[in-house]
Amino acid sequence: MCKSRYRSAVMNIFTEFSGRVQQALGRLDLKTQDGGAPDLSRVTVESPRDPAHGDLATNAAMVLSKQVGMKPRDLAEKLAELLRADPDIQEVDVAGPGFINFRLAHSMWQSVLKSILEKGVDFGRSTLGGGKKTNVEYVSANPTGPMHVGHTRGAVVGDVLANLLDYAGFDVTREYYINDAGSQIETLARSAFLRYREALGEDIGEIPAGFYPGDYLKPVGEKLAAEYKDGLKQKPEEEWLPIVKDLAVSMMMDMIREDLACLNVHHDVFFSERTLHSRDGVNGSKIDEMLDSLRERDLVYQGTLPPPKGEVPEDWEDREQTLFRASDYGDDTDRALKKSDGTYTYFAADVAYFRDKFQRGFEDMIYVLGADHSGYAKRLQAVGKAVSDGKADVVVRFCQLVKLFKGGEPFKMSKRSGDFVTLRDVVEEVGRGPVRFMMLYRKNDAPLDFDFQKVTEQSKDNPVFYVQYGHARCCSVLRQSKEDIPGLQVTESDLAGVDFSDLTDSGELELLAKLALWPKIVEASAETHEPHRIAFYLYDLASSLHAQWNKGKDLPQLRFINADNTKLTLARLAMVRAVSLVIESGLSILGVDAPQEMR
RNA sequence: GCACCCGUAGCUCAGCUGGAUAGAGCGUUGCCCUCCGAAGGCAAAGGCCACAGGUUCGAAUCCUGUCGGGUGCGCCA
Repeated sequence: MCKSRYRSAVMNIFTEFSGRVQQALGRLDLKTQDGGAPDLSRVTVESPRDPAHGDLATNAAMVLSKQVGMKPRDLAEKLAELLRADPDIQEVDVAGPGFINFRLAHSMWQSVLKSILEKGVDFGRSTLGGGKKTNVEYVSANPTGPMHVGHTRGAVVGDVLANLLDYAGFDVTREYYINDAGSQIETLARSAFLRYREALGEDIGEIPAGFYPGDYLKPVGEKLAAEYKDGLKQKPEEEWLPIVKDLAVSMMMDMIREDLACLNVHHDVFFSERTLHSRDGVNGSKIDEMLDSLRERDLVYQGTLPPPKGEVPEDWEDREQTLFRASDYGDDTDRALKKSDGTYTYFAADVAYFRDKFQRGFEDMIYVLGADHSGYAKRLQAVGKAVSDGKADVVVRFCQLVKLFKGGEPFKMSKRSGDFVTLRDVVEEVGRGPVRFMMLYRKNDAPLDFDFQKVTEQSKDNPVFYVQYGHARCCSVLRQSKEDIPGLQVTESDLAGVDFSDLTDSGELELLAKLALWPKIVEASAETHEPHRIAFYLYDLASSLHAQWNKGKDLPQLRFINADNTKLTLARLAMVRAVSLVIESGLSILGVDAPQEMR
């Protein structure tokens, strides 16, 4: 066991120094006008955009000045004085309207580096979530056919959000809601029945309108034919329908699961809508139960809804329905739980489903939906508040459309129904890494252009390649180092014990600062539910790495490997290894491979 | 008509949840790259952050309104 060169391995310099600022503020013993303690919640410690302002900056003096009745700069000076006493802080300045800028001792950055090498891909893992039970529902495509491109974005965003929350310390369950109860499933079953007759040798001709025409139902028909021969044909529809429905749904779900596996997307729970409807003859269904419980709390009534303003639908007529008081919980209007014919709406099942999740102990329910469901957010939030009595949070994230391109030209999908670009087509053409990365290389609520050609290019224009290459380059440098300096020990634990004091080039310090940012990026992305930030950060980190590499082209003394200076080389290799670890952990959240070499 | 999302460089988009002089890639322009550790490097130009008010020490960011774009709008799922 080698002696630790640095006092402590600091993991998150922002929380670390935010704590120290708070401590210093405590020692100043500030009082508000009425003698209370000031509110410190708006005090932040961040890295200034302009590196000339130092490594970290706090707005404490500006935020607190009014509360405690002092001029910002005076307060800043007092605080600065205390911070100057901190041995880990090299230099403190008061600047502008009252910013306190400070430069950290080199040893702090080096301590971060050591921490990365010791913790590996767990550097950046956070306890932010505190083990909070969190349910992420995503994809939830109807089981009526294979997944198409339109589904990929939601699938990736949901999956990565789940990975991210897990990494940030939440207890995450990934869930898929199977819409297997509605009339479209009957359509699916009838379409499969046609294929069944076809499989028995009957000429069914063109698939009529109103049925699903895709070939993917042929195997369902064939399996029915193999199992039942012509036995189903003799029966009336009400007898064969349930049988065909069950088989069709289960085969569709198998197909969807395979599609998702291609994308490296996996769920923990597949929740069937039908289980919410089913009654066992003794007890009511889950939806019945839900309705009873809402009734007890007077959240349900019989009534009619006003028609939408503006253009009134032609066939509008007032009908009495069973309504949920969604508008009491922030929705624009109340929502129907039962149709005028007394059967349940889709929404009723949704409420029961939420209630089920809540009863299973989830406190955060996250829904990843397509933008065409944007009108759904408010009612889901209303459901959340009402059913959980304010104890659970509902977060809804929307994914905008993906436009396909090929070499800059819009890629037209055939309008002929049944003939669409499937998720699998895309993954097979470009690989799942690029697909996943590109789906995140945009804010999820902004439309996204996806160019088949570009994502397979091995050039700087292609962010996937750029980041992966960053990782491969690190690996390549480490491999090379062993050739150039025989006997060099470059495992993480070797490198963690190295003397980092030679890392003083501006590019190197920038790289260290960027590495130190990683835990903060993780927490911010998790808190805001914005997984794209991870992708952008990785691009940025890779960019700094490549820049530093390029500096070595002109200035050989800046190269990572200097065969005549082992001490310097080891320090740089430690940095390079740290970069590769952070890229690796970032890419693993994205579900993208971090290759050892590019081919 | 109402609700939600969006409006940032010529184009496609970031912008650390209110911070200091507004960022990247592509494209444009100019220079460098006869070989290293693998698929280029450097630099420049380019902006009233849609518009108008407000909140405060401070606004691209928060609030209100206007304009413009997208999506959705009792019984479908």
